[in-house]
Order: sequence, then C-alpha cells, then structure tokens
Amino acid sequence: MWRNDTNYYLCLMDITQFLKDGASFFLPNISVDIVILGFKDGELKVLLQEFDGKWCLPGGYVFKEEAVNDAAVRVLEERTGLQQPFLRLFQVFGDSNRSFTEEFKGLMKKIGQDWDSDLWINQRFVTMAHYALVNIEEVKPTGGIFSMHYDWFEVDSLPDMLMDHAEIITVSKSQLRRDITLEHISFNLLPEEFTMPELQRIHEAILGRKLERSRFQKKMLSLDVLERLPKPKEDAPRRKPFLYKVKEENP
Amino acid sequence: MWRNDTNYYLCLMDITQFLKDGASFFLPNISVDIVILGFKDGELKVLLQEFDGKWCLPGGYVFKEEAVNDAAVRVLEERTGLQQPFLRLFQVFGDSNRSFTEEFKGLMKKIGQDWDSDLWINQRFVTMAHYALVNIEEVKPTGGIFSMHYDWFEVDSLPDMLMDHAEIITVSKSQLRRDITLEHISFNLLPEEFTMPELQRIHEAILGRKLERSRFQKKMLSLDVLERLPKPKEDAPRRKPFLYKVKEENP
DNA sequence: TCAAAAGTGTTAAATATACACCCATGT
DNA sequence: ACATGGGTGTATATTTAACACTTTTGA
Repeated sequence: MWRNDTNYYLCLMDITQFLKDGASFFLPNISVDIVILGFKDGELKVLLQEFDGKWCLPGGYVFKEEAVNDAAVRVLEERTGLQQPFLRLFQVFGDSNRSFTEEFKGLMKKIGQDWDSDLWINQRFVTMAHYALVNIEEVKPTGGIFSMHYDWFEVDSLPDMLMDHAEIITVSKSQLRRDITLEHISFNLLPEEFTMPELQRIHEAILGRKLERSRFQKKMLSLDVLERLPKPKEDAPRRKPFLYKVKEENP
Repeated sequence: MWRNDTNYYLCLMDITQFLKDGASFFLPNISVDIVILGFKDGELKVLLQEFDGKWCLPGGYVFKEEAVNDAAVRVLEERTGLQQPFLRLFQVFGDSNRSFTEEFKGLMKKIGQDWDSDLWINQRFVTMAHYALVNIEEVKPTGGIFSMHYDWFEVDSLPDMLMDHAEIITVSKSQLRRDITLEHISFNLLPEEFTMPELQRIHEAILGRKLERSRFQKKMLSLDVLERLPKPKEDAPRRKPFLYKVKEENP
C-alpha cells in the first residue's frame, strides 16, 4: 500500500519526463484534488500551492493500476507527509471545459519547457474532489511537481485561484458543515489531546457562527466518545481547561 | 442542452459501431451509473437491465465534449424517458480492477461479435454513481445498447448482479437514507398529488422502519412545504385521505 | 481584586414520543 | 355494526436554548 514502484519512479522523475511520459502512467481525463483543511489561530485554513502567480489546490493524477482512493491518499501524503489522515471524496467536478490549457501554456513558457496543445496535461480533466482534515502542526508541506511554493490560507479569504478551485473549496466547506453535524470528525483537526474550548472554536469556524459553551460541552460529552484526562492543559493563559482525547474503541 | 449531434448519432448507431468507434466519442476510463429508484406496492424498487444472464445498473459513458452531469441526465432520459427527474451523484467507485472484461467476453460471443481484450469497453472504468428518484408510473423504460430487457426489483432482494453493482445500490440506499432526513426530496418518488399515507410508506421503506402516523404528519406539515388540496383522494378503499402537493416556491 | 476564561447548574421552550380518541368507509 | 385506515389531540419524556452562578488564574 505504501510507495509502489511507479510512484517511486514519479518521485525521481523531473518535470520534463512527467510532461513527456505522464500519459503512459496515468489514467487520462481524471484528476484528484484535495482541500487540505487545518485549524490555527481560530481560523480554518486550506493548504494551497502556487502555480504561475495564482494559487491552486494540491492535486494529482491516478496511476493506471491504482485505485482513485489510493491516488488521493498518495497525493495527500506527498504534500503533507501524513500517513493516515481523514480523507473523504465529496464531489466530482466534470464540466466539459475543465482544463488547464491556458494556464499550462503560460507556465511552460516561463520554466522554459516546450508547450504543445496536444500535451496530455492539457486534456479536459474530471476531478475527484476530496477534503482532508489534518492537524496543522503535524503537516510538513511540500510543493507539487510544478511548484515548491505553498502556504496556508484562511478559507474565507482566498487568494486568486486557478480555474474552479475557489468553487471546489466553497463546496467542500458546505459539505464539511453538513458532515460535522452528523459525524464525529472534527477531532481530526486537533492533536491527540485537546481541550473543549479548542474543539468549540473549530466547530464555530466550520459552522460560521458562535456556539453556546454550556450546550456545546454537554453535547460533546453526551456523544460518549471523549475521555477526560487527569491533568489539565498546563500552558493556558487563564484557568486551565481539561484535556480530552478520543476514546479507544472498545470491541 | 437536449440531444446533441453526437448523442443523436449514438441513438442511431448499432452495437457494432458502438464497439468499434466508442473510443473516439467517449472519455476513456469513465462511466456513469444510475440507481433509478421508484416506489410501488409499498416497496422501494430499482430499475435494472439484463446483461448476459445477470443484471446491472443502467449506465453509460461521457462524450468528450459533455459534462459528467449532462451525461447522467442523458442516460437517465434514454432509459426512462424522463426529462427533469431528481438526480444526484453520491459516490465514485474507482478500484483499479473495475472492469467488465470477462462479462463482455461472454456477451460478445453470445451475440456473435468479435471480442478482443483491447476493446475500449474492456478498460478499467471509474464510475460516477448517481441515484435518481422517479415517479415509477411515469417511467417508460427502455433497454440500453446491450440489452432490451429491464425490470424493477425490490432494493432489498436483488437478483444476481454484475461486478460491484449490488454494492453501489447498497451505498445508494444509505446515502438516500441520510439525504431524506435532511432534505425534502421524497416527493420526487410520487406523482404531483399524493396523500400523507403514501408519503409515509416511502419514508418507511427508505428508513427501513415503521414511523408513527401522528408524528409523521405533524413533522411533514411543520416543514411548510406542503399544500393541502380541497378535494380528498377519491379512489381510496376506506376513509379518503387528503391530497397534498408541494407548495410553489414564492419568490 | 478583578476581568476573562472555563466549568457547571437551573429553568423555560421546543421537539419527539406514545398513545388515545374520533371520523369515514366498505364489508 | 364493526374493523380498518385516516386525521387529530393530549400527556409525557427528551432535547435544545438561554442564561446564571461558580471556579480558576494572570495581570
């Protein structure tokens, strides 16, 4: 399941080879994009990478012998170093004019590569849009094959984005908003041990509104998935809040 | 948006031509499958078509210049005659071994077509799985290009299904179960005018459990989306229930 | 000592649940 | 007339909401 041969090859491959031979490794017309979400300073952040002056989602392609889901896991690991983060496919963006043709034209010129409209990378791509929930402190971001520049952006004030990537993020937000009220997945945005106020800030950021302390606490505890640890958080500015962790599943 | 030239061509095309030239019309490796759900005799039914002795979901491929969503709408219309039914993409099935190779081998032989492992139709396919909610009485089913046999099956007792199509139906059921509690979409399974008991039967079938009459009625009416019509349903065996229809959106 | 953050409690309102009662209709 | 399906009401339990009270802690 880890780094297969083809994948390892890609890692060593330079951009010239990628552009030349990609069509023989990857499924055509299919891409994978990942809205990698983290939480810091009270804000929900998304990891973006720079592409010819604009910004775009981390993404990649699916090897011919690879499951779509494995491709998403692989791309996510390539960009974050994370092994088992929370990852979910939430939508497909499949309009007939979805291609990066113009964008690649500009970039190729800039990095001194030959551009050709028949390049496999200029195809129309149907993208499988995923979102991932990560502990932002654990992420060791790396750029993709086209760019070594990356940064975290507040999801509600995005920079100039490529193609439909801003829309993809918008849809991911509303999906996450739905999912978080039905499933217990917000913990994935925090380290193993966390406090109730921290968890509340996350829910507030995702839902876009303030939540009432007392009710939030009761709700979370009634889910019976949290375990309160004996010692409170030490480096807190005022009263030290309790630490919690997600209960082990007892089989 | 309606029947474009390529599509019209396909309609006239016979199976030989489809197998020979399909690769030049369609996006490779991508398919669309639709779990077409209707309601009759107190049961949730799915429209299946026969394929070489087994059964499969209605499906199709995406034209190179066509949006994935338009392809799903087109396939649905081709098989049901319906113009604007409720249709939603709910999952992608993208395992690396997803192909009909063996199944096509058998069928080609049977219908006297040449089989070749390099046939485009033997590729691995990543399928965009949709579900559609239809008024079963309005559907005029037609077979696909491979089969003229179709039938409605109770979703909980399916016949022998091709590949992962039984799993796709299982996932569609759980998605629908989730969606129906959050959105008002069950009306799509009924004619324009319907009774409260009819609506309740549908919810019961989807959720897989009995619901309490009084509560169900209050809940539905409190949504403020239903309009009670002046005359009750006439052809009812006992007491005539009221007829309802979905309120017009008032802008 | 005091303001802010964190934890808990108390009450009221809103919803959900269970079931009882009544009406209409075909047998 | 009565069994059955359909419509409505009522009492109870549960959940949600609003807010008050208390504790802890750094400034």
